[in-house]
Amino acid sequence: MVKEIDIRKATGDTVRELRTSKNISQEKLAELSSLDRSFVSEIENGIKTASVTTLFKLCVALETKPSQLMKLIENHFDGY
Amino acid sequence: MVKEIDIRKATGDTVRELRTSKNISQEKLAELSSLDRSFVSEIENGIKTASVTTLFKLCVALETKPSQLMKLIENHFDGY
DNA sequence: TTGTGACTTCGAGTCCGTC
DNA sequence: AGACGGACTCGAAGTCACA
Repeated sequence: MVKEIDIRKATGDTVRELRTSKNISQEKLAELSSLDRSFVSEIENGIKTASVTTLFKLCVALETKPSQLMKLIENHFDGY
Repeated sequence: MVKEIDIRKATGDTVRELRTSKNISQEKLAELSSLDRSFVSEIENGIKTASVTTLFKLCVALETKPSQLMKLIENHFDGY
């Protein structure tokens, strides 16, 4: 069973870890990924679900590949 | 530059290849992934963008990991 | 710097069908 | 079996203000 909320949390945690490891603010991440700062905040807190396009945008800013990002998300996700 | 339409096409092509390689219909894939048949068709044809949750659902049916699916999508995507 | 609430728009996602 | 259309619902996507 795929749980919506767990996926959101896993995604948010992963993005936050990658962002803080690069020592940049949500605002900077938002700017680099062409997203709104509020939206980035909501993604990190597992409030909203990211689309594939959003993932790709975040990957540009986080300097990682979508597949690598997904791998990290899987590690945060109970079920993989 | 991240192009919306290219991501959709890459995602659609990848899903279609995985599905046909398993010899199942769109209807069967929709059933296994708890998605609507029409929606699966639109995903495969690059008309609509999938969310992370949708990706996870599709992966259950396609018996693959999200990270592996993303890797295949990257290969279909000009820019990676 | 970040979280949140209010708001709007548009597309994700569902359900019905026909060709 | 798959493409496609209409008509929906609801949440993603995006903006702004404030604590």
